[in-house]
Amino acid sequence: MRLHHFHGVAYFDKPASPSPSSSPPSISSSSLSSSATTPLGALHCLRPLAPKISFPEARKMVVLPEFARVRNAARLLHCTLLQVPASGTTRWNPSPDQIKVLEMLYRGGMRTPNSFQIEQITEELGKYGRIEGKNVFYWFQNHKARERQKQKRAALLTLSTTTTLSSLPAAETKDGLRKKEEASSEDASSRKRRRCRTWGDVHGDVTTTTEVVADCTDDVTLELFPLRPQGKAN
Amino acid sequence: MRLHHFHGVAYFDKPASPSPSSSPPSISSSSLSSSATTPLGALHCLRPLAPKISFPEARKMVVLPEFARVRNAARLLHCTLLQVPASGTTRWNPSPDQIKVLEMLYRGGMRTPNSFQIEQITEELGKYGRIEGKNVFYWFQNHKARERQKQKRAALLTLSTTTTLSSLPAAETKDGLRKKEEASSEDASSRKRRRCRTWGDVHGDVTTTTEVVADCTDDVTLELFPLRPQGKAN
DNA sequence: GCAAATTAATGATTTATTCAAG
DNA sequence: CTTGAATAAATCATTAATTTGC
Repeated sequence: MRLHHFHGVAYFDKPASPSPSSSPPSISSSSLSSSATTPLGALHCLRPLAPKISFPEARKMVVLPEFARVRNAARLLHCTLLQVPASGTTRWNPSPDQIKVLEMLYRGGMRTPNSFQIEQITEELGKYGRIEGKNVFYWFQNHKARERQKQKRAALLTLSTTTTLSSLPAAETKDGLRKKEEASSEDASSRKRRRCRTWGDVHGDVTTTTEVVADCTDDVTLELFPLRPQGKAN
Repeated sequence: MRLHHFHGVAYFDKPASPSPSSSPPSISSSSLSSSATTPLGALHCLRPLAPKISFPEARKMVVLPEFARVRNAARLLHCTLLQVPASGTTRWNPSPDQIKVLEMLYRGGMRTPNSFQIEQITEELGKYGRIEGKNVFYWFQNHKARERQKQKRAALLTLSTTTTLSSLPAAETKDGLRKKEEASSEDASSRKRRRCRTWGDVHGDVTTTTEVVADCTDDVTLELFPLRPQGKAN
């Protein structure tokens, strides 16, 4: 369908030089090792001038879980590259087996897998088909959110049925309720939690990494695969 | 509900059953190889038992921008590793120079840098002190959000001042307004934009990637600089 | 029976909130 | 009290289901 080609636009650079006293402004090619061999001179601009890409798949940016940067980054990337034959990267389409595993994990209590967990899950699921860490990450995000949403809705419904018994919102066609509502759902715990967690904690060397695995980031405790014991480092 | 999903396969339906109580008990451990080894028996519990991790820095997980997985992942990681000497990773403390650059970029119109941009910015700012891609990522996220918030507040204030001229909220100590309020602030544009972007799109080969760089992701239309017309794409 | 049209799910992003270090 | 960090909610976009007209 759509091929993404970049319109090699030439962006102009930043006209106004900041002139901030210090001279940091330009990302001058210096440090930028040019990983990119500086394509169009975009680099020294320090400014994104590009008109913005038109094709959705032309450039994806994204926020993805740190696991990405961990060691099997290469693997994942490789995978990705292979995946994109011609048509833009189509979105991940989980295989039944993959879903099965994911759901099991979820039911096991996993809610927000950390980098290692994601790495491993990804690796495991990779056996059933193409998959990237971000897919796993997103899956949990979405699943968690939707599960909660579903429960909330159910609770409301139950409530209304129980109480009024007649005032069914009716407007449920799709997803009726917008936010709001707090209901009391949510089993217990998991309320007001929010802790820091994420990112690059994986230090401890890739090598060392293989130490302990189970470390449920949130409230889970399950041990996914009998794999290498991930370093529990601390 | 209709069960569909997966052609053929018959495993249990969707993740959560609509009704609050219906719980698909068995997970049919089929594919999951061992998860069964169940460490603490947590698995069959299906519920999160873990009390939660204790050390904040013990495990960070996080969502980080794709750039992470790109090629200088190694670099970043390296950096991270070095950063975490013993005490938990203290949060990034931007140096004046770094901020200067970041603000400049922001003013220039950059709102949501893509992976490459982040990579490069990080690299550049690295000259002024320790910094990771996520810092850049977060900085933009926060700056954007707070800037918007600030503006909104200012607008409201202006409005009230203009109209009533006497009813100053007074309750501004911190952030008075929680969400809500729509006012009319927000210069213009920048409403309802949202496009896909992120993640691993960098395919096209690292080599190819070095094609277009600039692209200001969002809708900023400020005319600070005589730049491109900002693709209005949609 | 099959393919275009429609609808329901759900993968992927972005925005809004919240938490907590300094 | 400022703001880096992280999570949750809201959205958007694409694909699988299902329906409908032939």
